[in-house]
Amino acid sequence: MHQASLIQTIKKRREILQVSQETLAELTGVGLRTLKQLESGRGNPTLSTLQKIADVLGMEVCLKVKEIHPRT
Amino acid sequence: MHQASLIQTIKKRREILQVSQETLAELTGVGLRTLKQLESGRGNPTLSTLQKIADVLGMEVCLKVKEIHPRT
DNA sequence: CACAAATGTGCATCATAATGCACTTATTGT
DNA sequence: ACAATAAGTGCATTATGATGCACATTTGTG
Repeated sequence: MHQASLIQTIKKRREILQVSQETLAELTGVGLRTLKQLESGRGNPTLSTLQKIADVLGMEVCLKVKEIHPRT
Repeated sequence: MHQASLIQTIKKRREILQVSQETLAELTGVGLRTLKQLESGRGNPTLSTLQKIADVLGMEVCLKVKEIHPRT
């Protein structure tokens, strides 16, 4: 999962939950400016920031061993 | 997965692969000092740094919906 | 369209992540 | 024990993430 898709996942999830960036900012304690920046693609959040957001959205950051892509 | 355990996962994985911090630094392009800092617990890496490391270790950063902890 | 709510962006500031260097402190192997 | 390799730490610097404010742009709804 590359950076962009992680961010997309966050954004999609927020939209599904129908939470505005503003509300999410309040719930997570992450600055609104930071969220805006992130979702608009200009972001390289710290793990801490990412976790705060994921947490409130009912998700969690994890590491998994990469799948080997079987040919077809 | 909280911050500490993510870091632990990284460290464990590196050890299992028998790669030294120094080698990992070279392979990932992440500074040795940064890796040391991270693994010794003083870290709040950026997503980018985390991904570089995970990638080389054959892992990937992902987001997953939290499980509901069933009572018992 | 017109208005309102939600988003995106420029600018400036503060905090801190990333990094190198040198040195200390384990760990490991013989 | 000793040597060699790896890991941890203090200090200093640079790059950039986090943040607020004000304003522009987009989106959604009647």
